[in-house]
Amino acid sequence: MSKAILIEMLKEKQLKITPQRIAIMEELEKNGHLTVDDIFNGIKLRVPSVSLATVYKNILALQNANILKSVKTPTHKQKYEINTSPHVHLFCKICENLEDFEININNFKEYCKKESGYHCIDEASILLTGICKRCSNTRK
Amino acid sequence: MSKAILIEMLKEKQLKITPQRIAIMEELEKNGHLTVDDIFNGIKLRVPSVSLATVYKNILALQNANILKSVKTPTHKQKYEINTSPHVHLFCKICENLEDFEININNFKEYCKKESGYHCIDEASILLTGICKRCSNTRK
DNA sequence: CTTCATGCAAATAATTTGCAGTAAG
DNA sequence: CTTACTGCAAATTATTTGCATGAAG
Repeated sequence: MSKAILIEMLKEKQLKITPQRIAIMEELEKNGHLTVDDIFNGIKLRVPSVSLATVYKNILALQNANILKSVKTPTHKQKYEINTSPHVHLFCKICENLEDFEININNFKEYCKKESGYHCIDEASILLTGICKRCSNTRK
Repeated sequence: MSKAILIEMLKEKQLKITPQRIAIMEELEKNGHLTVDDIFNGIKLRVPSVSLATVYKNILALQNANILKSVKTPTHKQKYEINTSPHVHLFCKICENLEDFEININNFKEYCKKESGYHCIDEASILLTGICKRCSNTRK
């Protein structure tokens, strides 16, 4: 995603274009899943004045604007990602790395909606825990 | 589940049988999904001396023993449940209530494992967000 | 210029830890 | 008796808030 597109996304939601916001979005685009501290440390180089409070406030604002999503992992640190194509999360319980696996889950959501009687289902957050390929090789 | 079974579960994992642990497990059995504070307040009646720290410590121990599971919801409060049959979670974004929907997800896990190249997948944590039947009726 | 965002410091939550005393096996 | 658990208080970590200043539109 180019910087111009990031700016467009902010404009569309009537959010002001600030270097801090651009930096947060770029940081999340470069690296897939980051904690608040990852983001804070990552952007300090480009925006040295940035404060942790601003990162928190913007993460909130960008989530409300549907630009970011939070990812809940078994560790206690909350992670964030920039919205992309549908996917589920794979979490390795050995190395604690989190990766995306792109997959269309519309059928699954549809099925759950029909069977459960829920009125509508917008979001699906799916986290699968196991052992990644690299860790399973290392252990042999 | 009878008290005897709960005791069995603890014994199996070589955990000591204490009134605090029994109370936590019973509390979670009675009510589906509880926060740490829910549990703490719920069991204070039966075990008045109990401290919040003990609840935290036991939740940790019981999770390690695979007796409890944590459920991550979009709200900031962490919830816990006692292990039962396979299910996914439905979260209503209006009333913020969390409910279970029992469904076998082995096929889904198997499919993800095969397609993603992950070595193994043990756990699946699935949370679907939408609007429950009651809230959708209320709004009409 | 008007409104919203930033950065600081202080406040609040949420969770963890250390340790002396106590109960379970 | 020995080991693990409890409860207290203090420490740590994570997140939020208030407010004066500064930047964006």
